[in-house]
Amino acid sequence: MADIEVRELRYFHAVAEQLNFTRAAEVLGMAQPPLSRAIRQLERRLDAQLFDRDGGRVTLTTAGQVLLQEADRVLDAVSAAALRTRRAAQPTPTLVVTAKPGVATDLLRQITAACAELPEPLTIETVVSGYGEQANLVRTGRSDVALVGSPDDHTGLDLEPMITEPRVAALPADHPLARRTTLICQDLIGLPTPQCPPGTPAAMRDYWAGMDRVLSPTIVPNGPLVRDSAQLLETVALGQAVALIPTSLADRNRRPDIAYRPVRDASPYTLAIAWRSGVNDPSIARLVRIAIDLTSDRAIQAAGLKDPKPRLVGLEDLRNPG
Amino acid sequence: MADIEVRELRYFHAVAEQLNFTRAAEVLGMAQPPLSRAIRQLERRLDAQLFDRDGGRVTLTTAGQVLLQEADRVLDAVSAAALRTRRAAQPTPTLVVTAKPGVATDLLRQITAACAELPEPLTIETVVSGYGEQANLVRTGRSDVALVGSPDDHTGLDLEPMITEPRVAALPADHPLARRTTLICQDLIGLPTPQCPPGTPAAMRDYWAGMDRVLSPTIVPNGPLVRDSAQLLETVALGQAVALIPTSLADRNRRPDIAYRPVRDASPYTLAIAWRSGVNDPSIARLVRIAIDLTSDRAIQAAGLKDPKPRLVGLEDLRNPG
DNA sequence: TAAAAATACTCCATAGGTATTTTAT
DNA sequence: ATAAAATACCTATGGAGTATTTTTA
Repeated sequence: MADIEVRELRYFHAVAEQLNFTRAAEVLGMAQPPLSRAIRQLERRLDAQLFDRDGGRVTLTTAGQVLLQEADRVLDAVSAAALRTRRAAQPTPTLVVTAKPGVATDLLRQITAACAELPEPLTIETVVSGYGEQANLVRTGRSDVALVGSPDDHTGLDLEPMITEPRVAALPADHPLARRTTLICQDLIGLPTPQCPPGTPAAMRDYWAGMDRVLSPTIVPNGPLVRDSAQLLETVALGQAVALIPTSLADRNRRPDIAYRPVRDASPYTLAIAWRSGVNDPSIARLVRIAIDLTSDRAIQAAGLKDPKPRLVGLEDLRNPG
Repeated sequence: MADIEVRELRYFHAVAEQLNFTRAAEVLGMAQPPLSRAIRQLERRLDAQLFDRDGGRVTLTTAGQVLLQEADRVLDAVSAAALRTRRAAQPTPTLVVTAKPGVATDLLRQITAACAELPEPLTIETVVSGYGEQANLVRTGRSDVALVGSPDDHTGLDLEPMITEPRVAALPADHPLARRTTLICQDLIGLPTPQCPPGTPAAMRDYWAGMDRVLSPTIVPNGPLVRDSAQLLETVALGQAVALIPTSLADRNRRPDIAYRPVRDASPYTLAIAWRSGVNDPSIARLVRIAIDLTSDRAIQAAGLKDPKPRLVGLEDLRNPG
């Protein structure tokens, strides 16, 4: 069976994204005819029609949609292969760890410090990343480990929960609910919350709106779209939205125009350490172990939320602390 | 950054496996010089030395070991891309489901029957697989869904537990322990158990020996290597080993020369339905839903062992039974 | 000295470019 | 009439083969 090649998947990906051969060819920095030919050849090889070309409109067939998913996977894997191998070849082996600003970076600082004190030190390179980029950095091998926030798309990653903290509601100071000392999720029904970027799964939107534990399906009015925590707090202060945020974020941002109120039954926020599932890298295993040891005795951590059973596969060292 | 190509990874994989360029070239059906050149080129591109060629011996460097893991991933992904796309292009969309002989196939029969009765039927192609091959069939896209037995290497798969059943000890009929009506794991310490294939993680060997819940690290004497359940029972009957097996397997194999005794504290056996993590395929989602519905009201299933929280990503339909 | 990897060269398959035609709105 | 994909044809890069040399146990 003649192999699919990475180049072909790159081409396919571009066309699937642009839904236009000419534009895709431009993006790829090549002429249109060879691109069209390459796709045709791919279609013949897979004997599957990937695109419907009804004259003007180019659309993905079902087979094409399947291949798009699969191609993304392959391309991520290829990228990771190159980057991780390159890194492994460095004279001083270095792990790249990402975290987004906030508690995660604090924790990362501690981890890095702990790693430097080791008998055989472990060099850590820190990458501060934007909202929701961590998982992808790890998938594509641009970093080895990430500190990721609670619910998110963690496909392809293995997680070990580290810190769990309750969430509080951030309300405009003059909001009626701010007069109460404690809230429950029900109270938040119908209030606008900052909008998640398009394509976010429903479950995640519910989580951030505090609706993940409310049984009756509810419609969450969309507040403004925010890109980081500063923006988020700003929209709250302006009275445009209400948000459920981790306690630590509230602690770092006490201000007169925002009231933080505990929400008794809101699901907590958890920070986990993540690595590509299935990798078997002793350095990563050591790092994860150190991170777990650092946080395991924190009072802040809710009991029972840490995975109680030893992992069966990958990073097997986790089971033998010695 | 010039891309790594699938062909190069195939070459690398062959050499890494053979640790000999000449033999690897034979396996690949090509001459030795182009293979050597291709690897050299790969090394230049990644600027990483992948092999140490100290004259006679060829060995993998650390970077090489990393690339080997990554290459396997890429090659699996490529294989899956081709196979799943091909299948998606068939006029009658068909899901391929694997199970190994035993309860799993029974369950699979029921699932298939249920799928055929649907308003829009779902065509299921059944593949009966050998011991421990299921996960790989799914990873490489040769099947879409697998019914997998409890602890195993499920990296890259998403699981939904289906059936949980206790395990019993299979003893030679004349074994001293057979005189007792109930056992505990402690009783099994020091008894030979059928050997797992080499490379099996320690945690899994412990599970099958019933030592996963025994705290003191114990050495499990290796009995004979077995390839299937028939062989396993044979070695027990011959007095060469003692095994912890799922109740259903015992039920199907009542015989005078083997005594089955409940082991009170042995961890249970669970059968789960598995698919490639991250795939977002409506047919797979439907199938999983049907399978879960079929088993959710079984008395046999221990309460609390099914993941109580809805999955956040992939197969999102699971959250909305409608 | 023998076994295995690296060099030197030759060749051709195919990826990619340019010019043009076809097709569908 | 126009925008976009397909076809025809050409070029040249680089992947693979054969013959040979180098290396080290």
